[in-house]
Formats: sequence, C-alpha cells, structure tokens
Amino acid sequence: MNKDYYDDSKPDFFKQVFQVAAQIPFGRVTSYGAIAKYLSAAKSSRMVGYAMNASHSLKSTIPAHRVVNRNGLLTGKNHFNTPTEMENKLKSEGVLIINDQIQDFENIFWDPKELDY
DNA sequence: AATGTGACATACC
DNA sequence: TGGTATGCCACAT
Repeated sequence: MNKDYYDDSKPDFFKQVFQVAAQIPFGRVTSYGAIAKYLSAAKSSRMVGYAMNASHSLKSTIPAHRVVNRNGLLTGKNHFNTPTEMENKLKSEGVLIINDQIQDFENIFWDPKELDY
C-alpha cells in the first residue's frame, strides 16, 4: 500500500517527536529545542515544529499545545484550528498565559530528559 | 535530483 | 531593545 500521509509505523523523525510530545506531563510544557536535543538533533529544532504541523494528520491526539518555543511564547497557536485553542487548552491545564506568553514558564517547563529518571 | 520550506535558535547590528 | 540575517536539517514538491 502507499504510505498514506504519515505512517506512524515508520521510524521517521516525526514519530520520535510525537512519542516525546505524547509524554509531556499534564499541565507542563516543553520547547522545540528541548525535544530536538533529546532526539540528538538539537540543530533540527525546526523539524520538531514541522512535525507538530504533521500531527494534524495523525489520528492520535498530540498535545502540541504543550510545545512552545524557547521563550515560552505560543508561536504555533496560529496553526491550530483556532488561534485561541492553544492557550485555551493550556489554561485548562492550569497554565497561566498572558498575551500568548506562558507565565512562570521555567517553573512548568518539562525536559524530556526527565524520562531517563 | 534539486529546490523550497519552516510551530526554532542563535548571532549580529 | 528589537528587527534582520544566517544556520540547521528533515520533509514536501
């Protein structure tokens, strides 16, 4: 058969991103760069966001709203169904957001490396 | 095969 | 203090 969209059965770089993103604890957030580093591809931070974009086609629910840039800014909110959905979901998880900027970002920041513990 | 693209990150001016 | 420029690399066309 053809590789309909993104087959999560393949060891694509995307899949790795999805795997990590899916493990982000509730009410916590992480950055693209952190995920990239965890995948030994710190220089492919852009791909992380790119992967999130592909998550639209995924059947699995990827908490892309828990992934923000290094500044804790909701740069990708624009890619959601509605620009307000991202911060809306985060707020539902107890994340305080002001002007698309996550408050206390360092406090709720979650590093994928914690998986090793 | 080659070119374009991007939900980042960093450096520089 | 904030915009511009460049690197970076995997995916799309």
